[in-house]
Amino acid sequence: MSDILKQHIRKFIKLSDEDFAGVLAYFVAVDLDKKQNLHVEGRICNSNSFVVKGCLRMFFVNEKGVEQTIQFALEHWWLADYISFSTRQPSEFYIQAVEKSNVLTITAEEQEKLLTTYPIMERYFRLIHQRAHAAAQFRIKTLYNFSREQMYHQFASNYPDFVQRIPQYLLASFLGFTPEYLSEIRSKRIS
Amino acid sequence: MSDILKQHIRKFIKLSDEDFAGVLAYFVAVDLDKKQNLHVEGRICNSNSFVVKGCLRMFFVNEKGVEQTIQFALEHWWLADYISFSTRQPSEFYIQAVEKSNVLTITAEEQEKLLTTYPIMERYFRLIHQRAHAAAQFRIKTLYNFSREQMYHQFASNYPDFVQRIPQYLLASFLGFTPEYLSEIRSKRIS
DNA sequence: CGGGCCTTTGACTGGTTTCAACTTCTGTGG
DNA sequence: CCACAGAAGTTGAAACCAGTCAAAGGCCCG
Repeated sequence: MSDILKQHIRKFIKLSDEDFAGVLAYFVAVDLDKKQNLHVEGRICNSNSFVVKGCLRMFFVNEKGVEQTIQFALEHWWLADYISFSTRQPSEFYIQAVEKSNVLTITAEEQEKLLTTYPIMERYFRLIHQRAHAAAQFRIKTLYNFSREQMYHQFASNYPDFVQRIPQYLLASFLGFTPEYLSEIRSKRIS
Repeated sequence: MSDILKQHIRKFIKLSDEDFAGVLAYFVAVDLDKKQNLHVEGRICNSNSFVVKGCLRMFFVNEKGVEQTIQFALEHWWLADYISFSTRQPSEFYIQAVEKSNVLTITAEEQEKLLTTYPIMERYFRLIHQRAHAAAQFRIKTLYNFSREQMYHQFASNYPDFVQRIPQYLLASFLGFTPEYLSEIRSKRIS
């Protein structure tokens, strides 16, 4: 299971098996059931998680009490509320397993120690954040560029498997509209 | 002028004056007039820019020919199309000066050399991207959480000076609605 | 002083939400 | 293996947020 992380790190930097074993020691493996929370609103988000298997989502609850999903994390993705993780302020987000999942987590403190001991890992995390930053820029662009209906069609054609994998109300929550409207969009195309 | 960058780097890592001089050698200073483009759509975004003075914006042109501003960068902020910068694909964005500005730019190649020579700078850029990633998460949250009108009021109360500093049509472009609608919102409150 | 860009105003339109009722699916215990 | 309850998905009507278009007014800068 930790091989997944090793392979991932090696896509970005060189790291010997020995060093990887050292790196891995800073992590904690966590198994999550479907709908189990890894992190809840109000707490400081003190750990950064790498998805080995399964799927997580990050969401917040708006004034009306509706859950708004702002991000999914599939296999090989890192997820945390980096606002809270960086600033040590209480988080406004939940992180929850969409399905049965295995993750490797590292606390902020352990990550600091890891980076002191293995400075090469600064490069790895720099590249991870740079990529995530790029993905966020792309995401923001699509939020500006498309109507809700277009977003659905775009997302469904880019990630057909993923659309099958998750329930519709989560997809609607991620795309930023109501389940009712998603239902309406879908019925248009089928005819 | 390069002192601004030195101070900024020192908020994140320790760096001697000597080393800073070495670091600075990888950068190119660029002066921009109001509305001058630093980067245009279709080109690979090959440089990463630190705003020393002034203000930049990144925008794209949608199907209707309307400019959509997705990001501003004020003093002390870094800006690039990191999708293009990371993947070496042609960019879909423009980067333009909102007002007369001074920036320090570094190309992707020079940044690689810089990081090889001064590995401590990996940490600096890791922290920059982590912070930017956090800011993007926050941004995405506000895009989901607020109506257009609420976004205006929130933004105006958080950044009253900045709202004065830029023309209204750019603010509307950033907030994701039309100048006409912004005008309508503003007239409500004045009464 | 003039021209062009920016902002305002108003009428009309449509995409999306809201609400409520109904149907279908899913999983859990008997 | 069935029954049933709760969760998820569908449908339709009414309301609303925000866009579009067109025209007029204000203001900056040459």
